This record gives sequence, C-alpha cells and structure tokens, in this order.
Amino acid sequence: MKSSELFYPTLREVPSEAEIISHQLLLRAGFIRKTSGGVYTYLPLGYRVIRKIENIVREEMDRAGGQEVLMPIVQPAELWQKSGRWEVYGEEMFRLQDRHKRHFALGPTHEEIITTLVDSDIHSYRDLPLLLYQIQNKYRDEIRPRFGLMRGREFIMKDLYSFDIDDEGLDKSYHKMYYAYKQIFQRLGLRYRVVEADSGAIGGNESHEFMVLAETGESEIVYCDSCDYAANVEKAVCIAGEAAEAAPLAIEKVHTPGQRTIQDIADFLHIPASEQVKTLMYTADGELVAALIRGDRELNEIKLKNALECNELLMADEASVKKLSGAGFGSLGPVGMNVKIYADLEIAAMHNFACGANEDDYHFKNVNMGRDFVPEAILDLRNAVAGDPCPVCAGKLNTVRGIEVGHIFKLGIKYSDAMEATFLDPNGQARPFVMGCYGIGISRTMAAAVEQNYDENGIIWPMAIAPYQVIVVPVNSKNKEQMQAAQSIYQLLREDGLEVLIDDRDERAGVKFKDADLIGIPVRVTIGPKALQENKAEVKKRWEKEAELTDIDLVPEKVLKIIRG
RNA sequence: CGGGAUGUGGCUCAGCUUGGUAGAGCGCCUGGUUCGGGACUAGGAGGCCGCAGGUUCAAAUCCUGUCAUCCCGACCA
Repeated sequence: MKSSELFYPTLREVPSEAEIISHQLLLRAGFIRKTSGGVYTYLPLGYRVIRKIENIVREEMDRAGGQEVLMPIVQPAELWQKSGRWEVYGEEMFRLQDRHKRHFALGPTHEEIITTLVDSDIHSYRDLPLLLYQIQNKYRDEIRPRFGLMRGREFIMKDLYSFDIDDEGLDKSYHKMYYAYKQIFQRLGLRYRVVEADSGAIGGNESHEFMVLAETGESEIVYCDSCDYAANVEKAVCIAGEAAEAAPLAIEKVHTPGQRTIQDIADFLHIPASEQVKTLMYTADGELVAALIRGDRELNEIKLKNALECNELLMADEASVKKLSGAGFGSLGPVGMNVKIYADLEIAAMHNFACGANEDDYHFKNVNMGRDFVPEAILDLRNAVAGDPCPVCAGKLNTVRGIEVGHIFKLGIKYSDAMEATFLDPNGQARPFVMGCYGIGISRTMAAAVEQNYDENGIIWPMAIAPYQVIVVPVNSKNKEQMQAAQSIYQLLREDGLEVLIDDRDERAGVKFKDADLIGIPVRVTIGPKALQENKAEVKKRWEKEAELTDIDLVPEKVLKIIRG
C-alpha cells in the first residue's frame, strides 16, 4: 500500500476530548474517529487491526471446536420478556419500535437469541455438546461512555456460548475455552493475567477474567510472585498473619481534643496507623453494626456484605451512631460498643492498639481484643495490598493494574431454565441445557494493546496485530534512485507475503518518520542517500532506538527474520 | 443519574470580566527556497462563535432554556 493513497489522517495535536493514551493515540494516528458519544468509526488502519484480532480469536475458537454464527443486532422484545431481562436490563438497553409499534432492543448480549435458537433446533443429548460463537457489534447505552474504545456504547465483541448435557460437560467446555483464551492472548502478543472473578450474581461457580496488564488499567490486580494465584484486589483473599507476642498493658484513656482521623491520632499520640484500629459503622438491612480494621487498611465493602449475608449495606449516618455510642465518627471504638462487632483477621494479631473511646475527644491506648471487647466474628474484611502473603502458597502478593478484555463464566441452567430450553436425555427426560458463556471485547482489546505498547512517539503494535508489518521509507521521494530502491524492496517484501506500506509521499523525512512512529509499524526500512551509495539501507525496529545498516540485497531476509522470528 | 468543566475555521486555543459584528499557531491550497526526525517564505481558501429564545440601537461577549462533549462516582467486554 502506498502511503499517498492510504486514508490515515494523522493529527499533530492531541484532541481535547481524549484523556487516556490509547484514545489519544488511536485518534492521532488516524485509526478511529468518533461518530457520537461512545460510537466510533474504524478507519482503514484501525479496521485492519480489528480484523487481525478477530481472526486470531476466530482461529482459536474454531480450533477449540466452536462454530461461528451471526446473530441479529435487532432483537424482538418477546425474547427478552421471556427471560425476564426486558425489565431487568433497564436503561442500559437501547430500545426501539418499528412502524407497527412492536418493541425491539439493540442486542447488548445474545443469550436470549442463542438459547432460543438452540432450543428450537437441538432436541437430543446426542447433538451435544455444542459450541457456537459470533463476533458482532453489541450495544449498551452506558450511563457514561468513556475512554474512547474502552467503554463504548457500540462495541465489537466475540462471544461463545456452550451447551452441554451436564455439569461435567460444562467443565470440559469451560476448560477448552480457558485454554483457548490463553492461546489467544499469547498470540496477540499481550502481557496478561488470568484472575479469579466473582460469579455471584450469575449463579455459576467458576469465572475468570483475562486482564491485559497496563499502568492505566482500571482494575487493580494482586498476583503471587511464586505461584499463579491472581485476583482482583477486591476479590483477593487475605489470610491471617503471624501474631506477634506482646504482654497486654493496662488500658488507658487519653484526652485527644479535636483529633478525629487516624492520621491525627498518629501525629498526636505518636502511634503509627498500623497500631491503631479503625471502627466503621454500617447499617446492614437496617441493623447498625461495627466493622474493625487496622488503621492503615481499607475496608472492602463487598467482603463485609458477603460475610453479613445482607441485602443492603450502607455507611451509617453520624447522628444515629452518636445516639448509640455516645461519640461521633472521630472517636469510635469497640470497647463498650453495644452492637455486633466484626473484626478483620488482622485485629486478632494486634496487641495494645489505640482506638476511639466512644466519647468525643477521647481515645484508648493499649486495647486488646478478648480482654476489652469480644467481636461477633473475625473475618476477612480488608482489601489486599502488595506485600500480603499469598493465600495459596508461601509467596508474596504484588499488585499491577489491568484492563479486563475477556471474561468466561459458567451460566449453568439460568437461561435455559428461564426460557424453557431443553433437550431429551438418554432416558427420554427433558432437561435444560447446561450453558457457559465466554466473551472477548475485540475493540477494547485494540485499545488495551495500545495502553500496553506505546512510547512518546506513538503506538508500538505487537507484530501479530500491526496494521502493516513493515514500512519502507525513501527519505526523499523525488530522488529517483531512492524511490527505485524503495520500490524494489517494497515489491520483494510483498512477494514474501508481508504487509507492506511504502511512504511515497512528497514529504520531508522528519514528517515520514514521525508518522511511521505514530502509527506504530513494527519494522521500518529507510532508504537514504548516503547509505544507498554503498548499496545499503537501514532496518529499524519500532521498539528499539537504533537502526541497523544492511546490504540492500539482504534487507528482505533480515526483515522476514524479524517478523517471522 | 449526582458532582465538576467545556462548546469559537480540520486540530489546539485566545477573545467574553468592561457588548460595537472574529483572531493566533498548526493543518489545507498556490508560487519560490529547502530536503535524515513534524522546514522557511510570499500569497490564499475556510467560521451564520453548539442550537433556540430573550435583553439591547447593537450579542461570540449579558440572561434563560436546550443539545453535545469531557472529567469524577455507581455498571461492565
């Protein structure tokens, strides 16, 4: 492809609407343009990347036994009413009516359609398992689309649905997908982690998220440095640490006028946050409860909520707390507190700690659990942090940030049951399909790849998804010799089956280099005047600083080696 | 939806406080000089100042409404 003919409008300046790096670079490099909030047009370069990602996904799905279908975007309301999700999905679903006033939705997902399809055409256990997938636009009327392709209202997604006879079959399908996903992210050339995910609401018992690691990722992940345990911070399990030995000292009440926060007390009493206890008051289904956590930790409300098995968990308001305990938020403590107290695991290992005295402007020193108060239960209530012990092995946890690009989970019979989708088992009994569902955000993966691979000059595409693998740059397009040499290399590379761009534009060298870097082509072959006289050209890898001088005749071989390894 | 901000040539922004009918840089077109990391120079095209009302002799500027975009929170591939 000639650069002069390629539609890739690059921007020198950062469009003001773009906040995160992938959004900025994809706009600047001419890969995407916004059509409306959360809705994008893919320009030629962008669409090439999308197709490459799709194809890798497609190949691995096929290899795992998946069969590709294409389902409608416009979906009739009846299907959604049948599953009960017409109401549940709420505002997030794009809805429309046809001329006869029939109701439709733009598909946010395809469980309803696929379940209906399989139900109507699969009747026997002999036809199972069945793995069907599609790569399609999906629609979610997000409250707030943001971050460019990261959270769009229209986005491209691959989803595969598995249909099995029983849980054992589902396990097999699930593991096939798990393996296929690992293959996919490996092939895409992205650094990623698989993390255990919460499948609570969906009802399954196993779920994993595939996270592309990037500084700018929206979720924080903890992972073990010596085994393969990894989880979202809010899902990571904390285990009890070693309890240090210390003789309990006599409890002491101290006057702490105006000292309300952990930091205040740390400064005022010279007691580090890690030797204080924070008392947080919640209303759990209407009942006031206290949660205790080490002063320097964060409470994890999801863990608390799960532990209490309540439906509604809210921070308590200060007025009712004061009424009950006698003190405002700044001076709360477990001693003498007349509500159920839930202590974090770490509290049990603490001795002689400081906390509020349930009297404004007073705190206690040398408080000890057991002696001075007794909790209702000792639970895992805090967020994991770097340095925590691994819950699985003896290793230590580290944290990284990641972008969720894939999510697999077992659905069980949730949809097939609701939609009365059944098959006949060997005994002639009707049974609901046991389902699994497996998604990959294709467009989000493109953004994630950029978040993970860029420098100050632009994108650095992983080879497998680069829109073109090589760009040939004659420094001066008006120079006949340079153009000829460039064109001949261009031809040879193409004959080798590579995807090649040649920058034949009548631009200054600087402009060509800047654009080549910006759009992130992995390999650049530069034909310059001096080198050409010695029958040489430069080969430069996008991710390295220096170029290498090579005999022109050897360029194709060298480039091929870089690309094919 | 709650909180915050912004809408002015293709892009980035100034002008708005103190109304008098629109500017800069980049990009684009033409000529000349240049030609290895976003050149220089001369000329040129391009904007009903988001939209709708209102105040005023007069509105980009003041007022009201509305739409859009972006950021922070709850949701998710």
